[in-house]
Amino acid sequence: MNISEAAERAGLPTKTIRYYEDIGLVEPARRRDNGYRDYAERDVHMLSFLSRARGLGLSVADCRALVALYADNDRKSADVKEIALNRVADIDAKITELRAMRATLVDLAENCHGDDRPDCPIIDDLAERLAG
Amino acid sequence: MNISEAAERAGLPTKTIRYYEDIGLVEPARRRDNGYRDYAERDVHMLSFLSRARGLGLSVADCRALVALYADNDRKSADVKEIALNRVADIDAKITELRAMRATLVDLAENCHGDDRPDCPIIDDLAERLAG
DNA sequence: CTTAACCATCCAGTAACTAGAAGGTCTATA
DNA sequence: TATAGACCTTCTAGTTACTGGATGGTTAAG
Repeated sequence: MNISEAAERAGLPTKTIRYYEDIGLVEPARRRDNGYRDYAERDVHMLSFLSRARGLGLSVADCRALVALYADNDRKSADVKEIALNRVADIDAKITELRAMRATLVDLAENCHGDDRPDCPIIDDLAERLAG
Repeated sequence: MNISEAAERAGLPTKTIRYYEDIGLVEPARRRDNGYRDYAERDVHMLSFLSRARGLGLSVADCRALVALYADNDRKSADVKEIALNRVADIDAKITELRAMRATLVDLAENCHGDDRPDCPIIDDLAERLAG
């Protein structure tokens, strides 16, 4: 099948598939006589795997490791689990950070009357927190 | 004062300060006879303002708007508030997304025994969710 | 006088694509 | 057979917000 069908079935843009090939995340696709890439079910399967892994926020580096583990029949499930749990830890850290930002922004916004007047505690706070 | 002192007081790397000048986020600094940038309190104040705004996750584009509003004595506080609240909405969306990812990863990891055996539901799920 | 710590500019690289240009190929229809 | 349109190819460059490094000038201390 052509790249666009593979793309649709894997849930990835064609550009992304070519990019994954470029960076060696997937094997170069077979080519037809006309130079077009030709995909089989197996390829779509791998691309779907990557699509889903990326959708879970795993980095391309993580995906590279997962692809290797996927292909390795002697893999240790612990290695796979570690990648997942590391990502959970990253997410927890990110959520904590975002919550702190959110709280500050909400606090600032709540004290801003938000009308036509220039007086604004958001500006004041950003400007004076270090100066004050 | 030299750029490194300004940097330390604003809480930004010198590279970042030069970068902000490059992209026009701050006015080009005054130069001394030797070509060195020379910063005054006012400049440090503005850089601190930016440091704090960026620390709250506001984009450089947002910062650009804030700098303009900061300088505008006729600003409407509503415009400032809108930037803050838009960012809150972004954060909420991001947190929701991260929570969903986290739940899926934790669910997968919980079902993985994580030992020396290759059998791994994380790999299986990523591989078969679309195929199965 | 030398050495170390500054400063300057410029180029390249990061993550992971994405947009667009220039051009070849295939398919359907008039 | 011509042609339109939807494919496909490669290539370059842009995105975000810096960051690292090379190269070379300047300054302050000992």
